[in-house]
Amino acid sequence: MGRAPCCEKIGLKKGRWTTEEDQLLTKYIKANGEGSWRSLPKKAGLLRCGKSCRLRWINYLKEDLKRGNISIEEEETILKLRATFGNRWSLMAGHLPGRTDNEIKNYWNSHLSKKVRVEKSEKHTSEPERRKISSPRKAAKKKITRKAMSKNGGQQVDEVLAKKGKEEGGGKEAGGEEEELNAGVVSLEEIEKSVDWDLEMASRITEEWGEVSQWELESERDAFEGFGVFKDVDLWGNWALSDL
DNA sequence: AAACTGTGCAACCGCTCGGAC
DNA sequence: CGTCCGAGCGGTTGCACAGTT
Repeated sequence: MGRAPCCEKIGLKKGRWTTEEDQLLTKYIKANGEGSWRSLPKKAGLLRCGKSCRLRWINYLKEDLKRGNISIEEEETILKLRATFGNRWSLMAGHLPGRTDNEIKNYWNSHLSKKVRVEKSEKHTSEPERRKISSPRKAAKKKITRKAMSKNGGQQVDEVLAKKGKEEGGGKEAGGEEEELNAGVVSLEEIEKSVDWDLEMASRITEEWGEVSQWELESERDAFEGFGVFKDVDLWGNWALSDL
């Protein structure tokens, strides 16, 4: 038996919320409090999925939200938080009162990631053709899972790598995509020259996995950013290993 | 003025976690 | 201990709007 869907999708509304729906949701939550999202839509008279209601409330209807105009101070905080936590948006939101994880994530994706990339590329203008990183969607596939992140948070790189190696079991997934992912495999020397990666880290990853493509290394770096294994991560995402 | 392109953001989807049973 | 289910999270999509040609 498969898992029951979060909601009965047939006959439910999707897309933008109307003012009437907002009012219904707000009214219901003010009277009954948050929670029980699954049953809430029915009780509130909404033709929406519980998940959708929860998202709408948390991101837009709650009273203490700031909305729009991220200040310079907030921007700096986001940059620092991301360097510390990686893509743990909800964790970051906890450090920015009035801001939601979705808002921070959107702001990062549409503003800061570009800004950081531009600043970083300006730092490395001599290496224009190096970064043949595949799409974020592909990179995400290879990332260590949230489960692994939380379980390994703050642990040694070696443990994380060992776990990663075990999970992969030496058997790479078959198919054209994998081939595509491994396209552009680069030597350790090239990696060292092309990106500002710590040679030791790159070396340890390549030792562990054998040949890896540049995007895999980038992807792993992103994942490790949240583990606290770096003693320093600067504004551009450059990093150095902690003393392990 | 119309067509096209780029951007930002709201919302959705799929996965994981953790508690209850 | 295993299963189920509600809740939460992060990645991704798609639409509205602005800017450009």
